[in-house]
Amino acid sequence: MSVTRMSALFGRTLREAPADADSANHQLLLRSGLIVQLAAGVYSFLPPAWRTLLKIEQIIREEMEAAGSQEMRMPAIQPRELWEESGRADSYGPVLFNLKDRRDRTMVLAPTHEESVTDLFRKVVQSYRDMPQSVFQMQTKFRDEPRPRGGLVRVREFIMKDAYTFDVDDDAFQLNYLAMRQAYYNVFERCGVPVVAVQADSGAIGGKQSEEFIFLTEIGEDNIILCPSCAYAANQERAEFARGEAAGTDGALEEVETPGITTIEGLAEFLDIPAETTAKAAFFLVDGEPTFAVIRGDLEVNELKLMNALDASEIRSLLPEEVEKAGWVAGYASPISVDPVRVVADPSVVDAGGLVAGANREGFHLHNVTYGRDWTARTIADIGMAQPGDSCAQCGGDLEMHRGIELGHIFKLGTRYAEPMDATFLDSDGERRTPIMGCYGIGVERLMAAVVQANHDEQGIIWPRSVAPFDVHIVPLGGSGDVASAVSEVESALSGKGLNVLTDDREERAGVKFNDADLLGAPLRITIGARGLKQGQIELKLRWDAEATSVPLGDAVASAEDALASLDR
RNA sequence: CGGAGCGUGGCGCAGCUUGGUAGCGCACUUGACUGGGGGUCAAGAGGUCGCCGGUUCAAAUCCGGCCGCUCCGACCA
Repeated sequence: MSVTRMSALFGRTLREAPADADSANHQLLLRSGLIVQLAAGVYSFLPPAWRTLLKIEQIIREEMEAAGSQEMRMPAIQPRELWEESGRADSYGPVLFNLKDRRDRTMVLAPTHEESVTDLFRKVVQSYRDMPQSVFQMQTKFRDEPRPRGGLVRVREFIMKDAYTFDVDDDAFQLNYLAMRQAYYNVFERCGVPVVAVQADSGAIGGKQSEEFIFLTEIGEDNIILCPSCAYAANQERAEFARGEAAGTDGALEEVETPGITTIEGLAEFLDIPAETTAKAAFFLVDGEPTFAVIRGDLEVNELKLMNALDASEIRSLLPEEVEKAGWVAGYASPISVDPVRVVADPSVVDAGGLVAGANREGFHLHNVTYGRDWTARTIADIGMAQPGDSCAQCGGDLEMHRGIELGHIFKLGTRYAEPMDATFLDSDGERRTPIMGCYGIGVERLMAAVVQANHDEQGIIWPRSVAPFDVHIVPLGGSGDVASAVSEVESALSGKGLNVLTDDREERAGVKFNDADLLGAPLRITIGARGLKQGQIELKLRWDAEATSVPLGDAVASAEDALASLDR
């Protein structure tokens, strides 16, 4: 394919990583001279990095096409009205980069393209005969993230592969969805990154169900709940878990003095009872409404679940003065005598029998507080936060929690966009119907970061063959004419075989060249030195291997191809 | 947005407490020696000390404001 000379390569390696870099992949990407930061969450990609990104894109492209999707391109600049039409101008609000054109019209830089693809659909598709449809693009997205972090993991400008499907009904949709799902597994496999698909919250994209493709790594920013006994896997945002046996008591309400006891922990100790036999109250402002959430004392409220249970879009903790204004006594709050309209109860307190709860009066609690008899809630919903050690809702196994990076996310959108934007088609029975949509995203640079994170050692990157910027890194040693001609011969032969070659033609010492070769991480290193050449030998070393092997100069190309082929297994 | 920290040459850092010629390592340039895992010696180039204002005879250093970047949290496909 090509030969690149290190002396001419745009970019330089660094011995020390910039202090800003925390994770291994971020440090290595910076040290190897692949990326350079311009602003918070905004990076340049130098030639080798760009080559890897193109390779990743090509893998994605091939898998998307295999799944029956067609590549296309939509604009990054969009009129804000489009977002008002779908109702996301506000909900997506702060993340949108806004700008004005010369006529003072407000435009946005697109953070995602559900709106524009839905608009396209309604302009292009009229009939069920035109369905199903599946399209995708690789395109730069802009998101003014509240906090960019982790190098390429969370940035404000990035390439996303986003795909969209349109189907006549749920059954048809399922086919598209499963094809995409398989394509995602294929993409990550081919890029050398292990992933697990987990149930997820669909967040600002909306829709009914979604799955994230997670690369498990301690540097990840998502908490993933996994069951080692069965296949259950979910983002902690929505993970379910078993509540265990009801532990409550029977009996009449009975007040008990609990001076200064305002925490569940303190209460359990003071009364010498397990936290499982208490009820905890937590106060939130949900879409502007003060909300009283009740859950078993040993559990925590999952705010996202609570928000979803109320079909709301905003939630935060209630401020102390707001708690007081609502007439609730922090530390001693009781669901008794609270307007049930305000109350959301977790199943853990509904089925539990009598629990110890606040008396709604400073310094007192109540025994035997029983749902149904003493209080009720308008909404009963799973609002509990799954924690490691909880029991799996499917099989009872002990749940584990791991950190992970979300590399891809696939959504069942239903009619979330088509309906408000009035996108319809005429079905075979002459009825006008709304298409069932799906959308499917992959963060391309984030995937590159994951590739490095999953494939490196102390010395540097170890690129999987499939996405390596260079297949072969040639290290000439010694300045003799023999070395130069052997290098020239080998590099052009390899290049003629379709390989990308990087030759370190700099006047550096061997140690420098070897260290840079390890850092840059080409799968195969070929050392051509004056010493070996006297015996007609050159050396081959796979980046994964500790030792090099000598082969005759004449066998260089064949041996190199064999060595590289061995990586593909 | 709340909390913490940092901004001094390309990278990593010291100097700031106690104001007085801006330093060290790496990298870079030239030369010599060296030559298979970041070598040695010599001579160099390179800095509005983030920005603006104030105090002072004098500010990298003290004071005020602002900007930028990182981390934790909130938030977020």
